[in-house]
Amino acid sequence: MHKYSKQTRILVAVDCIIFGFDGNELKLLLIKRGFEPQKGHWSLMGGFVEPGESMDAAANRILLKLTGLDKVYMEQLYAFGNPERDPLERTISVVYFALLDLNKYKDQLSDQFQAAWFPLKKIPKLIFDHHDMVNMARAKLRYKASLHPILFELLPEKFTLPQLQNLFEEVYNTSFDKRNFSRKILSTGLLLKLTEKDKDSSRKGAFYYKLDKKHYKANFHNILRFIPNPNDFI
Amino acid sequence: MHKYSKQTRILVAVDCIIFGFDGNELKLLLIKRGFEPQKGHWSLMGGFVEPGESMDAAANRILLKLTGLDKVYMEQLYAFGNPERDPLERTISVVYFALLDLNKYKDQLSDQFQAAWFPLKKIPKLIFDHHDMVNMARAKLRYKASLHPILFELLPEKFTLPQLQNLFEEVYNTSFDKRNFSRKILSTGLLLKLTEKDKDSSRKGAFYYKLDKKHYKANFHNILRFIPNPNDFI
DNA sequence: CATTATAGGTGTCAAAATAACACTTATTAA
DNA sequence: TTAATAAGTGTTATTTTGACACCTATAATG
Repeated sequence: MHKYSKQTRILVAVDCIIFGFDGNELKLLLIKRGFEPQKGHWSLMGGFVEPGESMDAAANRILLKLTGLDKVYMEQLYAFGNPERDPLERTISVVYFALLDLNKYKDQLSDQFQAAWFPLKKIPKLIFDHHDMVNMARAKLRYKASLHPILFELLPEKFTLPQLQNLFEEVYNTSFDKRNFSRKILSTGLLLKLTEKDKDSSRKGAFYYKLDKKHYKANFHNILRFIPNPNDFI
Repeated sequence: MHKYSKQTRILVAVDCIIFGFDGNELKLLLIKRGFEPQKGHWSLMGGFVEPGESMDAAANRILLKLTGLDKVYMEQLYAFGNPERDPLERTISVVYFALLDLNKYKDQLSDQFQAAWFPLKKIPKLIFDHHDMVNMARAKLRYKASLHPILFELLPEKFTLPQLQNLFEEVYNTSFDKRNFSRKILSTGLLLKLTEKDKDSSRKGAFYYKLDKKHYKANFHNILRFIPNPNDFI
């Protein structure tokens, strides 16, 4: 079993930063930690990596446990390895972040974990170095979303341009000119206009769009300039 | 010591992908593995994370052992955690990549590890999943260098515009128009023109430049478009 | 039924950035 | 003196950008 006999084995955890958009605000899914140390404090959803389980598998297992769903956009963010980060025992945490449409998962959160959505502006005190993780994830989200069409993962399948712009404005904490915004977004060819309108948020109604999946996948890695000067908004 | 008593502890390694530029080619520093399994095969420089040591500290220790130097540009790339990746025992590897001026370190490589530089086009067979690591690092280098002035880390303190262009062309395996290239690079304000010329590579000689360190640090995170369509070159 | 309030949707223009393109210059070796 | 070589530079047409203001569709109101 232990073939590299002289080496020290270390606890490895996975923590998930789960971003959700409710159509208005960008939020984070947090849980009340169920065991010591720091039992009862707010925390990212995490767990230890099990034998025979890859990092991705661990992250997906944890996400499934919390939200009840898989097939959510998720990517590895960073490995946090400060030896003091967990005061009880040295633990390395490999952090993932996920993006999802909050409304889709609202009613199926596992009660077991006392999970709750918090607006990014009102994050409670978190355990350990979880604030550092969240900050890095926010920076990464902004960075990546300024270049790649990643924010669609936070929206429902059908969405309107005002909703999309609202999401961008929420992420970058600024506002954009709607004429320039729609020109830039539509020029990517990623969106298909539907005939149906959303009549909930205005009298006139706003046309729904959906992603042109084929185009989306093909162009996902292309570098687009969604945000003029992303660093102005950090 | 083991407070989370029911959890499995795992071996954690750090592997370093060390890119070096010799003025002509982009190369990778590899070693002959000194222990089983796969003893004698080419490998990235790596080692196990020690108790009380952070990930960054482990990566720097490993780099120091191999090249004899610290203060080299290095960043974390990804945590590789496929449970089968090391056939002897499950090991998670947190991978870092470093950029350095190959000529600066040429003569001080530790003999102990039988280290050698390999052009990226002629990488030998590597152990485990080290090829995946290298491929991810190359993609990351291209991605990042298309947006940020990161390639200067591969050059000596004084360098000429033709040398810099040559490096970009090596990284992207293409060629650029030198008029447009120099316009774009100089427009960043990152470079200071020196009065001295490099007379080695031409009769006329090419002016040396150096980084304007202050400007470099202030603008490092800004997104610049060094490469028109980076994805065309992947 | 006419009016009003509201958010959605669209076009122009000047400025800036880009990509394509070719000639002159400095220097050394012959 | 000449020839060879790589360095260095400027123009133009096209595209992209950012700033800006008005009209439209609809539901609610009186």
